[in-house]
Amino acid sequence: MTQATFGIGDLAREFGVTTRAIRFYEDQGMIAPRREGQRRVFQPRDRTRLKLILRGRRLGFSLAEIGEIVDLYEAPAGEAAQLKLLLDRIAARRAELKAKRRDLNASLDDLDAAAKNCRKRLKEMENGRSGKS
Amino acid sequence: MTQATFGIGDLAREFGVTTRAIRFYEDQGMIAPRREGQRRVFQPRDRTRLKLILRGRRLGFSLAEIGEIVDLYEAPAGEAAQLKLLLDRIAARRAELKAKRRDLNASLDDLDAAAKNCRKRLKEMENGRSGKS
DNA sequence: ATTAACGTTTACGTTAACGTAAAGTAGAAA
DNA sequence: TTTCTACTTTACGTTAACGTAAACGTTAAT
Repeated sequence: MTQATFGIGDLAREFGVTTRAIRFYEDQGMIAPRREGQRRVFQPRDRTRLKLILRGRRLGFSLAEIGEIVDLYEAPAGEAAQLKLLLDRIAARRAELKAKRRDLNASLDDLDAAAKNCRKRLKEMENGRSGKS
Repeated sequence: MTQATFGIGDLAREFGVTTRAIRFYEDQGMIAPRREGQRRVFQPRDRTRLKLILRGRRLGFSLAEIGEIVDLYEAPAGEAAQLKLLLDRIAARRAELKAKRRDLNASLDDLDAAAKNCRKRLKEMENGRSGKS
């Protein structure tokens, strides 16, 4: 069952981060859980934002960048001009991500080549040859 | 013409980093340019390593990780056991990179969905409708 | 009643990856 | 000869993203 609310410890356990990190993200204005008395109460929406934040981290974005990116995901309630501006920002981020994907694919290709070379040399050794081509 | 050697300033300009950063990478043992007197002299091989380092940075790896990864690219001169171990490490890094690519694709999909939603609302506004579905 | 489990705020500490002087060297140009 | 220009080392400063510790407040179990 998908719960309706979460404590800070629940989310910390689920995502493998410390409560300190989560509080820090709140400090930075990246999430804004409700309160029951003093305690933070996280809605599914907050959980989703946290998930997006951590995904951004894994991709090497700074928290500042992540804040901007995550805001792009949320439904806009603005004028046409605002929406157009939002579309532009989305396009810009998409371009960034695609560039990053090119870097990633290049790295994968390089590792692939290294592995092939490695296997080639292994075969050469099995066949008793010694040189390198 | 592809040059045979480079000064630290050449590389800094070409890759858009400071000389400080390049020296720092040397301090960390990630590159080892030759010297002419005191001055660093970079071979094409060093240049390539630097390029790989910066690509790793753009992908959000720490310098420590990048050092390990870049070493995987270089031709091994070891025993069969060493080569097998190397292959394992390459496979592990490849898995990491693929996971990162999944994150990246997910982000791209999310942005795509946001853009579509945005365009839909824009069309609705053009047609004078007001609600949200 | 007290211990445990979970949460809170406040505040100082830490690490990575450089930035930023300061002070000196070495060769080329004016 | 002085003055650039490009480089060098040494060393302290900075920022982001938390870690860690202290002191305290609920709620539930023993």
